[in-house]
Amino acid sequence: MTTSKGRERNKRGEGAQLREEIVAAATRLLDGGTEQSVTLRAVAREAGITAPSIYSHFADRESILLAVAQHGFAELEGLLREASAGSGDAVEQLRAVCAAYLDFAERWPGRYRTLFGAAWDAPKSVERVPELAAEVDLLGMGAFGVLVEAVADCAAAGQSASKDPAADAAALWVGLHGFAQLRTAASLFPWPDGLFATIVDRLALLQD
Amino acid sequence: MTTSKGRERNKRGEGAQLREEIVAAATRLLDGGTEQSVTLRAVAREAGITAPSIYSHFADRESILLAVAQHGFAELEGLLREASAGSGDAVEQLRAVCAAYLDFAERWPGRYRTLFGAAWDAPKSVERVPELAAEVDLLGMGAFGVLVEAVADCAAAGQSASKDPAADAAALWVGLHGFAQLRTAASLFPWPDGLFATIVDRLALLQD
DNA sequence: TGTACATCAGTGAACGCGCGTTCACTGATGTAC
DNA sequence: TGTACATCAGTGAACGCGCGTTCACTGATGTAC
Repeated sequence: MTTSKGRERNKRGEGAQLREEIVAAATRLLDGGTEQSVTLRAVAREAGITAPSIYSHFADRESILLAVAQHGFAELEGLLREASAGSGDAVEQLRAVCAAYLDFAERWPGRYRTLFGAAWDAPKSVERVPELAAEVDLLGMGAFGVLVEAVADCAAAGQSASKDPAADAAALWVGLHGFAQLRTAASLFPWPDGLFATIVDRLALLQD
Repeated sequence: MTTSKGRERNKRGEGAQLREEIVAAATRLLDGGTEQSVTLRAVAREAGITAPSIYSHFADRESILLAVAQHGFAELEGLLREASAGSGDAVEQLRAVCAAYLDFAERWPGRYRTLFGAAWDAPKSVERVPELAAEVDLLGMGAFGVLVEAVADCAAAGQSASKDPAADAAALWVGLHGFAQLRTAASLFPWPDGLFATIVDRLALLQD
């Protein structure tokens, strides 16, 4: 039997597949609009199911967004690790990681905002926020770790003056995030050439 | 005659006062929640009027937010100018400007997000976006100018190695924005001590 | 000076919409006997 | 091997809500004569 949109009903014992389809549908909506586009009903439409079906897999709308964030962080971390594994010396690898970060933010602005926006400490559903925030922060730590390693490698190779890679990676992360977001938000601002290199070089204490 | 909430109806010829009250009400809602809290009806409730009254002053909900952004930029610029006019040498003044920027973002996160969030290139009402974006970008330029001057003063005083204050101020702005936003979004992240000074010193090329 | 009238500053009711969530249900499918 | 039955993977209708927006209106106030 098929649904009105032709979706095949999962076989017995495979109902959990729908969970992944729901997350994928929510991600598509997020990428094609804003976080507000991701309503429970819109997700159901996008996934080709009816709205109540979602409740078998998620407690509420916010839980869907949390799952999207989990997937997003995993994907970002994968992209950063891939970039850091490329050829070149430590500086080139660090630059590749930073470029991959900005690339992710530019290609998927909706997802990026969900990962690093202030959604996880919004006033709504206050009592659940601590655990959500903790979980998302933990997820982000994986991706952040790639940045720390890249800075540490530069320092070990004598190409960075960093004496505290974790702290300098935090500064670099701040710069990357600011650039990723302001570049999108203030697209008419006369951004100077070479700003990306300026930010990375200075915050990671790269030496010429 | 008074409304149900006791608000005095404006006298003839003073109807324009309501415009400012609407903006103030929307700003309060923004500061007490998120941008989604600022619905047309909520603004009307907060201002003590009925929803249709708003249409005498604003074409739609988005126009209210634009007015809020205009006021917000003006206020931010005023705070930055105030900070830059304080006592101390050029570096101290630059640091005061940066601290005032972060202070604004921390104190009024809702307003800050509206100013520098991606709201102005949201897909909704696409044809109006260019003019909105242009106007908001122009508004932001005033505040940015304070930062450029502060960096230029440091360079003129020999306290910064900057050869292009506008470009370095842009880098600094990126760092400040990233810090302002990530500090709020990732409040559980183990932020290193002295990150503020690190970001300002490195991006503005301050010399010890 | 009085009064009719135009204008101003809003009100109040109503509309259609999409939302999150609930409830009872349905029909296919695997399983126990 | 056949069949009754429990379970699974959803559906479909309905709810109450707040939203943006429209429409016709009301009552106070200033102004022209």
